[in-house]
Amino acid sequence: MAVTLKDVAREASVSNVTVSRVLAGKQSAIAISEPTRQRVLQAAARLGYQPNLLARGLRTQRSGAIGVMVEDITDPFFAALIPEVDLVFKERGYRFLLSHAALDPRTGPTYDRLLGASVDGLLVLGDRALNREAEEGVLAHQRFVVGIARARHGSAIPSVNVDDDAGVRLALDHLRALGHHRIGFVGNRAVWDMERRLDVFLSLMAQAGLDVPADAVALTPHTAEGGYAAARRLLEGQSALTALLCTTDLLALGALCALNQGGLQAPRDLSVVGFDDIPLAAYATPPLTTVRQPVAALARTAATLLLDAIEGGASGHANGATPAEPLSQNMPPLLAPELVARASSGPRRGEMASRVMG
Amino acid sequence: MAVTLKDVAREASVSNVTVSRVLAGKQSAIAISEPTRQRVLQAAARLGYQPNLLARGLRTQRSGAIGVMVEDITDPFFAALIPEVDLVFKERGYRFLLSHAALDPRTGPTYDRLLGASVDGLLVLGDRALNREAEEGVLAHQRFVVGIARARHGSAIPSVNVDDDAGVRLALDHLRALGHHRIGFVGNRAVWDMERRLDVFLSLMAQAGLDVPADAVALTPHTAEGGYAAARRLLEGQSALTALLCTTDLLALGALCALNQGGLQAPRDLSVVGFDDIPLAAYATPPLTTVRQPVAALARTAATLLLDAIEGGASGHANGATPAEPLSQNMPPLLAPELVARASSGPRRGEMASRVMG
DNA sequence: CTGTTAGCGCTTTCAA
DNA sequence: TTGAAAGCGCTAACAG
Repeated sequence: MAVTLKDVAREASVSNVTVSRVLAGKQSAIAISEPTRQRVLQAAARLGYQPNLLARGLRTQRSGAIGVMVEDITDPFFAALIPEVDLVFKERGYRFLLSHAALDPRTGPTYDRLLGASVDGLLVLGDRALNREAEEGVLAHQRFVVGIARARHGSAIPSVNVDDDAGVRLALDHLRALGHHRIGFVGNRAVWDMERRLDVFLSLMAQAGLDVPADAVALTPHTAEGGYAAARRLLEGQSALTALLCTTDLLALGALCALNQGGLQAPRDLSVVGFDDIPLAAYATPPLTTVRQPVAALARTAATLLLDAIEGGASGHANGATPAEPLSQNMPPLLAPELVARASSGPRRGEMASRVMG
Repeated sequence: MAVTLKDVAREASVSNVTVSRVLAGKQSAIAISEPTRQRVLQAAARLGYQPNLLARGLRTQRSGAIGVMVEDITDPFFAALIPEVDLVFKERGYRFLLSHAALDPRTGPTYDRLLGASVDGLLVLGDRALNREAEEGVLAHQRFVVGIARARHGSAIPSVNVDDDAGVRLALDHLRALGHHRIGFVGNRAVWDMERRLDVFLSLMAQAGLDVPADAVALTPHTAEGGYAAARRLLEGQSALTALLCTTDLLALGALCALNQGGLQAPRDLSVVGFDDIPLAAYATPPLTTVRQPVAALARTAATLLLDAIEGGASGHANGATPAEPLSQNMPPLLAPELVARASSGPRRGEMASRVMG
């Protein structure tokens, strides 16, 4: 059916080995005479030869594929990471299998589809793409696992993260500089870095001598709908908030919708700050002030770390040059976030009338 | 290094074949004695055996993987398709490789990474994921290719699409019922179904006896930014438009932003209708009226069509039961879109003052 | 019901 | 500079 290496060999009147050597690329130290080379190349082109990646992988013990497990591909933040990691993979000759799984209630987590020599390594995007119990099982089958935006403390998986503490501080400093004291918090539930962001928020507020009443904090599922509902709850509370700090843009967009639906306006009645800087943040009404995550840097750092480990680790097996476990120990550095001030935040004008809300 | 089938066989004191038969599942007609079965299962569990998918694929000539080529994974419409197709793949025991490629100027299209027996079939999402010239090359290597939201006319790839004509008609009828005559069009450039939508728009307008001046149509790149820029252009034009029909929600969200920035309000000053019903459409300001695409149905129909063809076609090779080319001929039926009326459209109140715009 | 034999397409010794 | 032989891990035939 398909054209194999043997067909090319016959067409070029050489042995399969020669064909393999010519097409494998330059990493072979063995020289090939130019005429032979040309003959093989032309035969391959004439026949439309495509190497069988399964056979190659079986032989070399490398699939050339990376498994990418993503918490939620419909989340614009995670979606934005994909083209960037893919770029690194392409540059270095890898493909990737995507696993969108963990969060879908209709299926369980299915990381086992990515095991069994079918991938050379795993990239895990987001905390919920792989929970703590599952981590252990995965690591038993796959040494090379790197995360992005995952809990770092106590995890055996190194994760490339933005500096959350700095991000929250950036947002809070921005709001405080605009004169806000009564600041609400909208966070998404059950995700480690979000709990961290809440902790940091509370401690920074305390440090500044500002009170955070219980009804100024809302935790909610991570969707625009969640942000909408959370904002409504906060606005109906007794705390007369003048600003809202949201742990993601999706939540912030939902919150803006709640404001607008309630007849309020940002930033006149309430300032709103998000986190991530997803593409749509700039086109919200009003355009959203947010803490930008360096998406390309996160993706490139993590992908490079992973591929280096795979290639280093693999060659390490062969010649004993590199240490056995390059990944599990040192956590990569935190990347710096950046405040992007847009129109959803502004100077405090006065206490918001929470009673306006229907 | 990794646990192989042979290890399990030794542990269970049986031959590799027996292990293979036990673990391959139920499709084998050959019976296995229960004690042996249990012994094998326990040995496999004890050793943490994961079958080597590369070896299995090489032997069976089936990788169990589908290549999914997507035009732009950061486009919420395409992103929403992924979990749905993945669900079907999981149900039927397939994995998938994602190719996000075609549109990124930093790389070329790289569908060849998905060829060479590494995938059993290809699912192509969006027109620009694979252009006409490339189609031919891909089809030469892969018989099983199905599209979603792709040009159908003159293509050898069957595509599962929404009924665009009906969708545009839905949007237009909605606007006309609200009293609008002067309706602008915002479309994205260089995508077949969008051109189709423009054609349909123009012919329906003509049919209704309504004029569409040249400056009431704007074609633009498919981003919120594109929609923003297009809306500004339309609003600065001489046609006093009272409504805007956008070919996607992303464009419509950009258009809403342009309105709000220009001091206008939807629907008071201008009604806006989108297409797709992405998750954020409901949380726009104001919530966006749009033509919903049945995402789950599109995904499920296409994925099922593809897998049926692969399995039918493959078994067809073995026993000659099914025809050789089940895919290339008949186009699947068009799926029905649905109008979702929200707050961005309303009755015409009067001519818009285009001069308000800055 | 279970085992033996062979081979998928490729690359890596080793020899010429 | 090229080729012959061997085998990656698995499963489809065919015996027993």
